[in-house]
Amino acid sequence: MITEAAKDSIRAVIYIALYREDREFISIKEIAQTLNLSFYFLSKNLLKLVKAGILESFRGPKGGVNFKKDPKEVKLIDIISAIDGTHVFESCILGFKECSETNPCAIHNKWAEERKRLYDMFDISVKKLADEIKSGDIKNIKI
Amino acid sequence: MITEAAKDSIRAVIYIALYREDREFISIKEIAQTLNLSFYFLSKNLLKLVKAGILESFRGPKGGVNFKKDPKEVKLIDIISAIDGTHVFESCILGFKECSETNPCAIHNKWAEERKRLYDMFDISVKKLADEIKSGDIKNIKI
DNA sequence: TAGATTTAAGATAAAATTATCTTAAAATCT
DNA sequence: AGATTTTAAGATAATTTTATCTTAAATCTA
Repeated sequence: MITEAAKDSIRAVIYIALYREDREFISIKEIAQTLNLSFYFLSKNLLKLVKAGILESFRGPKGGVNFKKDPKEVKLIDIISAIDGTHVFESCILGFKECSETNPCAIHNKWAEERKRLYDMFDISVKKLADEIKSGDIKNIKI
Repeated sequence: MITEAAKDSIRAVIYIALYREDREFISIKEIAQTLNLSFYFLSKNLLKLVKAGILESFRGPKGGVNFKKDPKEVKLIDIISAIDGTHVFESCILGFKECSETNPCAIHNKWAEERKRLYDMFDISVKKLADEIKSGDIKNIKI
C-alpha cells in the first residue's frame, strides 16, 4: 500500500510535530532512536522531505530537521507523495494505462471509489493528527 | 497495493472464466498472448494458483490450466492471498506489530475501516465478475 | 516409436527497495 | 585553531520482486 520508506517518514514527521516544542531542530538520530528506525534509512528519506520543501535541515551540533512548512499545511498525503509518489491513488488496480469510466477494467468502479477514500484518509494534516494525539482523543497512542 | 504478479493473475483468471467455455484446458501461452503478459512470469504465478488448489493444470498438447474449484467459489481475495498473502489487509499501515483498538497507531481507526473495505472489494467471486462482464453490465470492458 | 507441444522446476539475471557504510561539508564548542 | 557533532552525498550491498532462459516431465500426434 505504501512503502517502508513512507511509513517511517510519516512516523518521523508525527514525532517532530509532537516533540519539537520550541526547539530549533530535532536531530535525526534522536528520531531514529526513539522510533526504533534505521538512522541511515531515515536520513535518506527525510532528505527527500527537505528537498520537497516540507522540512528544513541544519548541520552541526544543534542541527537536525524541523518543519519548513507549517504543520497545519502538511498532510500525510504530501509525505507519501514526496516519498512514493501518488501513482497508487491515481491508477488502475489491474495496471491498465487507460482505465476510466468509459473504458473500465473489470473492477474499475469499485477501485475508483476506494482509492479516493484512501487518498482522503491521508488528506489529513500532521498538525491535526498531533493535536488528536496530544488531546488524548486516542488513548495509549503509539507513534 | 497488490503486486504485479497478483494483477496478472487476476486478469488471467478472469480470462479463463470468460473464455474457457467447454474446453478442457486453456494454454498459458494463449492467455499470455491475449492479455499481453509475459509467458514466463504468468506461468510461475499461475503455478501458485495450481498449488493453492484454485486451478488445475495439464501438460502436453491440449494441455493448459483451468479451474479446479468452481469459479463461483473462487474470489479475487483468494487469488491475491495465494500470490501476495493477506498481510496488507490485516496489518497496521505504519508497520506496528501490535496495533489494535486498545493500542492504536496514529491512524489505526481510519485504516482499520479502509482495509476492511478493500478486503470486501476483493471478496467477489470470479464467476460473478465474469457474469457482470458477459451480461454487458460493464460496457467496453477490458481484461 | 519419434517428434512436437505444453506445464514443472530450477537457474540466472535485471530492477526496485531497503540497509549500511564512507567521506565531505557545515556548524558548534572548547 | 582543532576536535566534535550533525546533515549531505554517494558508494556498496542485501533483499525482494520481476523477468528470462534452460532442462525435465508429461502428453499428444503422426
